[in-house]
Amino acid sequence: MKKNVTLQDIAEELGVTKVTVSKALSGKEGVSEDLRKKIIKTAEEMGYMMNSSAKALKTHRTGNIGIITTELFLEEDESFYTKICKNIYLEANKHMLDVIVTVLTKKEEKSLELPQMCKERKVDGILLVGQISIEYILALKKFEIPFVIVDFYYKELEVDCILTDNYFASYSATSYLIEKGHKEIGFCGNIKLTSSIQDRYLGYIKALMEHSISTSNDYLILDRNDKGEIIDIVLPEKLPTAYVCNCDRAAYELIKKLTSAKYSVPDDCSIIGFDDVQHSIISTPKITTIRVKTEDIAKYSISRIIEKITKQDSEFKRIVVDTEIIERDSVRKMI
Amino acid sequence: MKKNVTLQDIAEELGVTKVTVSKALSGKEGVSEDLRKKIIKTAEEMGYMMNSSAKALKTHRTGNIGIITTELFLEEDESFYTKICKNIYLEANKHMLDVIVTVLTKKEEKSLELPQMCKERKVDGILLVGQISIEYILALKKFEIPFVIVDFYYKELEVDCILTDNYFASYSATSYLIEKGHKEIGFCGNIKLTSSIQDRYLGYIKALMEHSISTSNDYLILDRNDKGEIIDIVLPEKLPTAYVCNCDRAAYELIKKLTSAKYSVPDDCSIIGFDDVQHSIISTPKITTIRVKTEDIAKYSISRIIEKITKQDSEFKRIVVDTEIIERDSVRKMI
DNA sequence: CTGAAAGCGCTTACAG
DNA sequence: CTGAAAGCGCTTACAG
Repeated sequence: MKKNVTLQDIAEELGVTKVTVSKALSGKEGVSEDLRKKIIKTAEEMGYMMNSSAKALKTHRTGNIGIITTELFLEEDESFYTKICKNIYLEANKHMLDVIVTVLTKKEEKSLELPQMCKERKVDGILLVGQISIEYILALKKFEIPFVIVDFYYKELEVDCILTDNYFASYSATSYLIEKGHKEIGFCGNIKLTSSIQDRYLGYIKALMEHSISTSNDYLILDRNDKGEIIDIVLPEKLPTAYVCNCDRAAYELIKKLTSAKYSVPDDCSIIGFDDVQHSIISTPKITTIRVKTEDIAKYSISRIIEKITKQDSEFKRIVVDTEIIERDSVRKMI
Repeated sequence: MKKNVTLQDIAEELGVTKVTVSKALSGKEGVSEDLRKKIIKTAEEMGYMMNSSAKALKTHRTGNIGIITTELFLEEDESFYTKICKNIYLEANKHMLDVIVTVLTKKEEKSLELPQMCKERKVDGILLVGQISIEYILALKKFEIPFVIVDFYYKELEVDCILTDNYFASYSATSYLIEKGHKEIGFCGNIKLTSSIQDRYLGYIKALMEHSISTSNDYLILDRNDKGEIIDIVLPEKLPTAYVCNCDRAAYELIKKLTSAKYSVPDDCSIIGFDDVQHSIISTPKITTIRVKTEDIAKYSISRIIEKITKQDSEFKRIVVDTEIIERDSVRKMI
């Protein structure tokens, strides 16, 4: 395979001009179909590869989009964000876009140092995946590059975001338990920790309210302390028949705790998790959980950033993504 | 911030020429220190951002490297490959390189369709992370783009690769158990499955041989069948005092099995895992395991690909990366 | 339908 | 130490 074949080379080979070759190869009009076919064939034979730098220089479009995420998200909640990123790569490719990913160190996030890919105009737009400080977002905003934030938001900021519907998902999960005949339902999670957990808690409350089910404070148990550190779960005196957990990890630990206290899951107590992460499959029994549609997150993220890039659309949008219940073995039907 | 500030703009502002500005900003010699400082300052004030496409067009270097991986690796063994990729991003950034990642669908892998980033010369070199078919590698080889394969190899291929020292790691793990006083040591894993598992098995055998410890076939147990599907582990009549497992997942399942058979880990049986993946932390007791130094994999991958890009180094190298034992709670010292 | 001209924003010799 | 010239490989009007 010869190296560095250019449009010019193909043109000379065929006795036409590079303008025609360019049109033919990029699918533009202004070339007869016969010529186009011949050009495409020759290009292939000569092993032509287009030089996207040259194209970018001329068109002011790199055909790349950037992902910015932080170390944290590739560690802790890893599988969730890994799934989102994977789906973003796939989705981007469908649109003939490539994606450059940068993981921000804590230091970079603190110093508001923008990644090289921004400063060198290597991307047309940016996806911020997972919570990043508001100051950083402000810094990026000044940069006048289109961007969309994924899986978080700041209400004081007018930026495009793609969100999970935590509130509705948790409401659905709780309703699902109620449909299964549960009337005493607890919640496991520390609502002081994040806005997502609050939303999940309030969705749970809504479902209870709707069915006039009262809740007791005993039924609210903690999986982590106010610093976010994992703690030993303390079971209440009287167990409810089911728990909605703020995440699969909490569900996993709760099941462990119940099991070691000689309770059986789901016979004595049903458990529903959140996130559909490894923990839910590894656990015995396997955990019924809420799956966030990461493919949809990816799809909306990409389509929104494309809109912003192409239309310079200045109004901002908040897109909410659906969830679904994955039924496994940790919930039982009450008689 | 004004958009599209170019070298020319800075030059005009300062009454010099863009050549001088270029030299000043790229740290080349041929500019007085005074002028350089003034240029850098003005560039900053004007909000200059270099256009890397223009640079790439001229220099034939994009400053990007590509990662090719498959859907599989972002799912199954997810945390391991996620860690490798994360460290690659970080390491690349240290060298002022950006990374474009592409995940290959099964279809693309089958059809030997090279990713867009290759065909459009968006990257200077490529890292193949996780096993990909030999045909695909051959296709890539024809392309004459520098590449390095990470965490696998084919002995029939002369390509650069970065490998885990499975053999030595498993040898160390087994020796560690022997030092702790264990004399009856089993292995959990299906050696028909992959070359890595074979290496791990043989490292285990070497340690036994070295200490003249005989092994019985009863002590070799399976976590998966020959198709790679997870199966119910069958414990031998007489339990050894310790098991070396081919991966953390196997260790996790084995502990579960032992626990439910009323054995205590590590009191009745010690367990050592492999990979230092979520399972090893989630398990009770936490699993002592072998950690592959993913930072080193990243470091060597990047430095090797840079060598290949810059020197057009045609000889190929096989680099082996160290491992370390992470001591947790699943191994006990024999008296 | 086809082509001649200009230009995107840099860097690289080379000349002064 | 500084600058004039050429060129990387495309695409975009515009002219024929």
